Amino acid sequence: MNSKALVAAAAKPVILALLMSGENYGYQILKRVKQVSEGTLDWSEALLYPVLHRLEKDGLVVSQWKISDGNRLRKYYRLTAAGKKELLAEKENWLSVHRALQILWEPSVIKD
Amino acid sequence: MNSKALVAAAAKPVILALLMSGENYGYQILKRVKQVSEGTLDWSEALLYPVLHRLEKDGLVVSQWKISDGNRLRKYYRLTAAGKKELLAEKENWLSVHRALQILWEPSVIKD
DNA sequence: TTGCATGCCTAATTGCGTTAGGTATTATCG
DNA sequence: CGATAATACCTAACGCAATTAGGCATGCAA
Repeated sequence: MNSKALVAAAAKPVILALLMSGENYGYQILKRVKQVSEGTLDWSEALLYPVLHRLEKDGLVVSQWKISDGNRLRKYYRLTAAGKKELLAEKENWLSVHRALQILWEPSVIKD
Repeated sequence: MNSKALVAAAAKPVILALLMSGENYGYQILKRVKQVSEGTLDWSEALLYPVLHRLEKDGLVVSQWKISDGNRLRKYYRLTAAGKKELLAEKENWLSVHRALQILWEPSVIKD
């Protein structure tokens, strides 16, 4: 999937929504997003990490280093209350645009 | 609606989809978009015109000056064959992301 | 021991939305 | 008649953020 703007628009809501089902870390988020989108969203790490840092700076997520699987060092992110609230707002924004697109996609739009 | 990235992602598919129902000019496009989105998408002219110019440069639309309503000078845009093709691609991209979001929005996602 | 997967990160470039203007004509209202 | 809003087009400068292109470290398989 090529559209740069769409990737940008999807990043925040996708990450927030994904973290809704529990804390997660960067590398795993990349794989989950690719899986859930059936390969459509195949983010680079250089896309994801700055977004995560920005979300944290904005107080929407918090991070915590943990050692899992014996000895793997990972930085886990989880949603804050503000993050959950923001997720709802993002969802509404997305759905508003989606509704508009659905109307325009209908072949028989009566003009005026 | 505030999200800059979402505005950017919506602009191209919205304009192409809108032109699918016939040629149109900038100022009217602004009003149609606002109307169809129920005020959610309230674009500035400074957003729209550069996008239209870009679409034309990319061969997705062509423009033509016309005098309508007696004496109003307007620049009408209409889709090219490439534009119609691009619209379908944009639509597929959007729907792919939408499907992924829908999955993530479901409250009970079984992790792995 | 060479490569691939896992796991994190950042700097420079570039594209583009926003802010903030500009110009010109026509319609409306006091 | 004069002012203001609506119609209709446009661009320059700023700033944010995705992409390109790297870097570093560990573990495992061929």
